[in-house]
Parts: sequence; structure tokens; C-alpha cells
Amino acid sequence: MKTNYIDELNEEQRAAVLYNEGPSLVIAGAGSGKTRVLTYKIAYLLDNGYQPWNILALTFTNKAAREMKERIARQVGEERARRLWMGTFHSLFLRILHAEASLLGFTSHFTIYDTSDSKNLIRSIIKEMKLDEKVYRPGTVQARISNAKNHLVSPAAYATHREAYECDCAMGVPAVRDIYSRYWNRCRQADAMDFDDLLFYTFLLFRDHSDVLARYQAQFRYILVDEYQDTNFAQHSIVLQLAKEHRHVCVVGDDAQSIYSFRGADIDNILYFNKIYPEARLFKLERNYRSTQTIVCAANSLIEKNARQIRKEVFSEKECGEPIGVFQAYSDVEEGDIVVKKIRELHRDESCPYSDFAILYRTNAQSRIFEEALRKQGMPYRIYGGLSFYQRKEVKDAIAYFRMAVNPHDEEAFKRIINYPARGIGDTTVGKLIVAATEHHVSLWTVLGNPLAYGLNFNKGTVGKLQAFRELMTGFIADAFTRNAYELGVDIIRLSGMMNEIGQDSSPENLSRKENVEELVNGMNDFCQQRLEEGNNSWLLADFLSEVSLLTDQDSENDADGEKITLMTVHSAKGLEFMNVFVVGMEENLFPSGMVGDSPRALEEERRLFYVAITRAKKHCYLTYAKSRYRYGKMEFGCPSRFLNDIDSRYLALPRDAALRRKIDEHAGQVRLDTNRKTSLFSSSSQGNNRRSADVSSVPHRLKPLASSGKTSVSATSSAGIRLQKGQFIEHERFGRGEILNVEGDGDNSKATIRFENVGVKQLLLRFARFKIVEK
DNA sequence: ATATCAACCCTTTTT
DNA sequence: GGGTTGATAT
Repeated sequence: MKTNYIDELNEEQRAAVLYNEGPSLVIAGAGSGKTRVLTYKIAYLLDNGYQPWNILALTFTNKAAREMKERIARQVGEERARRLWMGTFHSLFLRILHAEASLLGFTSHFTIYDTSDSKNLIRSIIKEMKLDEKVYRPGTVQARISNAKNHLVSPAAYATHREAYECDCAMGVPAVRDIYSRYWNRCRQADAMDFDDLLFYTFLLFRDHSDVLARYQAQFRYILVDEYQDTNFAQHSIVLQLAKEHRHVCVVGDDAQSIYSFRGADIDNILYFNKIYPEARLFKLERNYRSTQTIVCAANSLIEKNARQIRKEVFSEKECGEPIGVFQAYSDVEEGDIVVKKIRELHRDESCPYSDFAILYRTNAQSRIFEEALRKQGMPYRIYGGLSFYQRKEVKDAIAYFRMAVNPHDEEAFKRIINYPARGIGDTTVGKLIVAATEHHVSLWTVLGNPLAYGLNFNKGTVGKLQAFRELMTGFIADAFTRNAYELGVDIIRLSGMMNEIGQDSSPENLSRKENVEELVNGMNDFCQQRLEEGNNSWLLADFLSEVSLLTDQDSENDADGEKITLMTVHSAKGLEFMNVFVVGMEENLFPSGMVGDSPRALEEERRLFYVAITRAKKHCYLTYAKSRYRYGKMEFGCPSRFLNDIDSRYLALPRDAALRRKIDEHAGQVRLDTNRKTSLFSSSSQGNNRRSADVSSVPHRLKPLASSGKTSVSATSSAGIRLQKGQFIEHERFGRGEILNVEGDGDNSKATIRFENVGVKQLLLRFARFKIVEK
């Protein structure tokens, strides 16, 4: 399987792979084979004295990590690839934090609060402090706190941070520092960390425990970071902590694709990498293997308009290609029709499969129009983003039970389920519990254990109801660290009364809720099953939760069921490529977003976002805009985006309408380049970090059809007893067809190495694997 | 303690 | 346009 992979690289790529003596920065233009360099570099390191666990490879998404692991497995084998420390910052540091939690005053099974948990907690703190919710918007406050954490500013530091305080005062929210401090303590009380804490506490762990730091420094002898342009200060600092001694660090990224500053990402990390690591070698990958020359040139001419960047000359040696088509529509609906018509044309005339098409937009709200247009024509599509599976009410409810079984001190889970299903425990009672808990600095669960001891004298009825809830949960808690996630999960859903609640009537909404809960349960079954097969016995509820809490929509099994047109935001398209790309909604106030105001930095980020959009296209790229569209229920008239003007018109096929061309030109003067002013940490405008709420009912059910309840127990239907031989072919229930490469051990412990056609090489414990032997 | 209805904000992007 | 919140009534 091992090929002489070094020969497959071009000169620059090879140089980047082979240089491992000190820090290096690989600037990888769009489509320049970045992933290839990373995978080959890791394979090379493994071939040259590094053990898999010596390598820390940080990626932006779980999906990217998974795919890269698979590619590396093909070079060095599944077994070794699996032992790599490869994953997102959040998931790998979570692993470290689990192991070292006690040093930080947490248990090893602390909860992870998601964004909405954080916001709810902040909301209740604001209420408790009797502040005006209109002034102190939970979303805004959360963004401030998140920003502070991403800059490693603790509550204590924040309280004395003059600049931050002045900024808060200027925004009319001087109490943010008090909210922050309370929030911090409440999370600790609940044995919970939010997303940002996973980074912040990792930093603190390394800062305050030099022995621990030394241990991980010694282990991670080589550190690689993908998508470095999207790292924040905390991430940057942790990498620095780990790499400080050996300085074997390689960061890969493209400053032109830095698009996550709203989340704290700091493009300066990549722009000034050589200030931190003065001896760093710089490699530039400038040959684009993805797109036509026209697309590459158009993208270059666009990004040239940005001042803050590392200069590079991306070029393509593919065919010249067609100019980028620009279409105008009179309304958003017509825009949908135009795009759909064009897709049908290409599908018919050039026999492009539907999976070759992507419609990219700035905001999720735009998806609806295209969805409707496609549905009308009966064309297959898949929408990414929107309300994710794990954010649906019924799924969150179930997960809240799971969370509390694992960590009874979890305040947000407690509040969610104490009266769901209805048990007659109302807001007043819960309010009293919260006040008592906060006063005594203990968790809600602790107060529940003995309300009287905390000065709560409930009437008899209430005491009984609280008691019943406590006993229900005590049962789950007792099982949480012995029974497997699936079996316990099923019991919890049944015994908690959730299933009855949902199963009440068969209204369509309830039906869909039921399906979602069943889907969750099936997912837990798969999870346990997979762990068993791989001989990994981390199949507790706690293990399931820590895996699930860092998953996003993008990570869900992409069971490429057939060819479908892809609809997604430009952000989520990062790292992907399509034969044909439509970038829609090219209008002022939409793309660039109206939020940029007069900030040159923000405008440059929007321009980079547009750059990302265009460079997803391999062959055809189209830009569309509408003269009018519905927004907030009102008709609005817009004008073409100034970005249309940033692209050299040689590469565009503009609409013929002269008046429209003039309209585009009018905006030419508006582009102002950055003045190199560095925005301060705390003065950037806050982003109301409201979780968007898409219309669930309109999102087609993208989840796998329910496996009917045939699976009752995790270990019930394995294929034990079947004798396997090298060279045979099998059909695995989940992984599909594969060839047996090797079989070791015998009886209960026999283990097979199998190369699957779709998912690569895997090792499975035959005792648990579910498959059948098939003909070649 | 729940159900219903009217204001109300809102739409940037997500690990 | 639509989903969430807050005030009412039962």
C-alpha cells in the first residue's frame, strides 16, 4: 500500500514536507494541495522516527480530521493512524482536560455547555442581578465573555482591565464584568465548561502546572496546525506553550481565507507568525490544481484589493475556462428560478451529475428560496446548516437527562428537565432552589438533596414532587458509570416519562419528535456497537456525551445517498470543492453583510469570504444578485455588490443591461483599503451571537431512515462463530463491502483487518462485528 | 401551572 | 416572515 509518495509532490510541496528541523509556515493558496502536504508530512514523520502519539495535529473540524486520518491510514496503516493525536482543538484538549480535570477543580466527567446553555445561564444571572434584559442582551453579554476568554482574560483580569471596562461603559453595559465573574463561578459550581473554557482551561493548566506542561511537551514532539488563519489568541498561545522548547511546529493556512474573526480568530496569527518564530521557514504553495485559469485569475484580482495579506501568485495550468457568469434577477424568487434553470441546463447538456453543483449564500435565511425553486422542479438537493439535530427540543431534552445522570450538578440540564415532562414543579420552586444554591455556593442538585438544610421550607406537596424527581435521577446516576450508553439511554427515555409525553398523540410534530428521539437512540446504539467492535470499552454515557457535544452538523455522516445539489453558506463551504458553483445574493448589505459598517477590517474579511466562495469552483462559477428581495417580511430594494466590481471585468460575463452596469460602477469608489490600524481586543463591535433558528419543518429530513427496532441489545446480534479467511469479502452492516486483509487471534478475541471500499482499512473484533460473507 | 395571543426582535457567519 | 417572549385568562 505504501507508495513513494514523495514523488507525487511538486517542488514546493516536497520542500514543505521534508523540512522538519524548526518552525515552518506553509501558505497554501486555494486548491494547492494543502491536505496532501499535511498528510504526506505526517506520513513522512512517521517513517522517520516519530511515533503516532508524538504528533499533535490540530484541525478546524472533526470531519477534516477524520478524512485526513483516513488518508494517512492508507499510507501507514489503520493501527498507527488511529494513535495519532489528530482532531479539533476543542476535542483534543477536552481529552487532556478530562485526564487532568482534578488539577483545575473539575471532575473528570464535567459537562460541556453549548452556546445556548451559556446564554441561558447568562440570562438567569442577568435576571438574578435585576438588570434590564433589554440593555443586557444575553447574546451580547455572551459574546463579550467569549471574547474575553478567547483572549485569555479571566474574570479577575477583566475586572481590572481598564480598556474592557471603558468599552463596556461606552456600550452601556458596565456590569458585564460582574456577570462574567458570576458566570464563571456558576459554571464551576455546575462542574461545567463552555466551549471557550476548553481552550482557556487548557491554557491555565499548562501555565500553572509546569510538570503537566512538561509531560505534554515531551509527548507532542511535533505539532501541526491546519487552517491556522482561523485560530484565535488562546489557540495560538497553547500551541506556543507546547512548542516552546522543541519548536517543531508547522502551521498551514491561507491568510486569504481567514473568515472567522467573529469567533475570535485573529488573522494576525498567520500574518505575524514570523514575529513569534523568527527562525521560521516560509513555504508558499501557489499552484492551484482545482480551478480553471479564469477562476483563479478572477479570484486573484479580487483578493488584490485587500491590503492585509501575504502576497502570493496563485496560478493554474488547467484549461482557460469560461468567464464567470453574472446574472441579475428582479426578485429573490426569480434569482432562484435562474439558478435552477441554469443547473438543469448544465445537467442536461453537459451531463453534470447533481452532486457537482453547489449554491452558496451569505446567510442561511437565503436557502429557503432555492429550496422552494428546486422542490418545484423536483430536483434533488441537500441543505447543510440550519438547526442541527442536537439542537432540536426533544433531543436536547433527552440529552439533558443524560447529562444530569453523568453530572448531577449540571445546572442547565437540571433546569431543563426538572419539570419536563410536567411534574408540577414550577418556576417559583425552581427560583427558590436557584437562590438558595447561589447563596450557599452549591449546585441545585445539592440543594435538592436537603432543601431544609438550605433554608427552604416547601409545603408537603412540593417536597414530595422534588423527592420523586430526586429518586428518579438517583437511579440513573447510579447506573451512569456501569451500564452502556445505549441501554441506559433507552431506560432513561422511558422511565423519565419522555416517551409517554411524545407518544401521546400522533400529530405530525409528535411523530417527527419521536423519530428524532429514536434516531438519537439508534445513534447511541451505533456508538456502543462501534466501540465494542474496535475493542474500545469507552461506551459509557459520559463517553457518548463528550463525543456528541463537540459534533456539528457538518460532521454528521455524509451518507452520499445519491446525487444532490448542495446548498450551504459560504462559511461551511470552506475546504470543499464543486465542479459548478453559484454564489447568490451578490448585493450590498447582504454580501458584503450590512454589519461591516465602515470597518475596513470587516470589509476585508467579507472580501476574503467571497474569495473562498469563488475558489470552490473547479469549472463553472456564476454570480447572481436580485434587485429586490424579501427581508424581515418586507420587500427591500438592493443594488449589486461592490465585490462584483473588485473582479477584473476581463473574467466576467456581465449582464447586458447598461443601466445595471452603471449601477455596479457607482460603487467602485466605495472601496477603501485598510489603513493598517490595528483594532483593539475589546473595541470590536459585539456580535449578538444569537443562535439562528431555521424553520425545522421545511428542512427535509436529512437523517438516515430509522432502523426499525430490531436492534435491542448492543451485543445481541454479532456475527460470532463465523470463520474468516484472508481474501474473503464481507458485507458489514455499517461499513459496507470490504476485503479481509488479515485475521489474528482466535475464538472470542480474533480480530480482522478489513479494507472497506468506502471507509478504508479498519480493524474489528469479530466477536462484535456484524457482517456477512459475500461473493467477490 | 398551563394555554393562548399579541408584541417583538430579528438575520451574519459556528468550533 | 417567523419564532420567541411576555402578558393575560383559565
